Amino acid sequence: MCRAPVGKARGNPTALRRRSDGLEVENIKRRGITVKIATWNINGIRARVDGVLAWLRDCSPDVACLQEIKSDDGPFPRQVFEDLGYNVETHGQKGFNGVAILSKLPVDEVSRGLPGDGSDAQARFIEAVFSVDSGAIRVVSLYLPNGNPVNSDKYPYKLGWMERLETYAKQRLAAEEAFVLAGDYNVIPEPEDARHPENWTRDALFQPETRRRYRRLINLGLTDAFRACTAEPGHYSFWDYQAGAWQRNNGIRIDHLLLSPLAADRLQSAMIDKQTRGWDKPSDHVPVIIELDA
DNA sequence: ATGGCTGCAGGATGCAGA
Repeated sequence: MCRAPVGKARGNPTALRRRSDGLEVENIKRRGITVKIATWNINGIRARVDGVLAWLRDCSPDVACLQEIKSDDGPFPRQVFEDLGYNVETHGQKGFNGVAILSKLPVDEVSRGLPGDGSDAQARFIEAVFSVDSGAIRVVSLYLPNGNPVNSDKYPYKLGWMERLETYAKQRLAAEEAFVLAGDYNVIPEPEDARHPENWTRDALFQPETRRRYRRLINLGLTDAFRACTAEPGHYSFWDYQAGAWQRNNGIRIDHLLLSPLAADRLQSAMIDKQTRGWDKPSDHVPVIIELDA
């Protein structure tokens, strides 16, 4: 996995081009047959539609997993994305939550809702299956509950949701599928995933029990794509709107793409597209993007 | 700082987010 050269060159095409001709040719050949998969919590599709369109034109992901569309399926502006060449699958909810998958690839299958609780009305999970050269790949767009405050019923809801996600992952692993669980996990996995971890110790995103359940998911055999490519601390995917968090780089890494072994074998690169946080009217999250061998 | 912004619903402010 992550065959890009170590160090600064990782995930940096410019650096790759400086290397020997042989490797350059090899990389160009590889880059021609990759599938680019991104996840982005956009914090409201109506407030972000122009920004998302600009980002899609620039980044051109094959599959874009969106969270917090804060829109029902009907009002979701699907036409503007179809005009860019994307298939649009939503699992919407009025006012808050809501997830979507945009794809240039044809959608072979789609299903909505995390299995395991028929009474759960919150729209936080959608999955789609695509055909690529090497076979099928399943992509999930998930929005794991925030869970704050910890002493409310929101925290047990979060833990229950993580339990259901673990059950789902076990079943998919047993089927030996290539799959990607992409989304806003609302989990800070390790202290190095926060600029000020000490400020998060009482928060649902960094509770020992939250981290333990996230590790249990990883320990099933899933790979955190970004961490597989970048060991160094200080890379974040969320900066609060308040208190100048972006200007102070007071961020946390809570948006993740977890890969099944068959998907991890094909991992070429992973990066965080933090420039979008500096835009006018930004989302408080930024896209995380991976490339897999197709 | 007792969340200091932001988005959304609805038509004023309350809720939710992280």
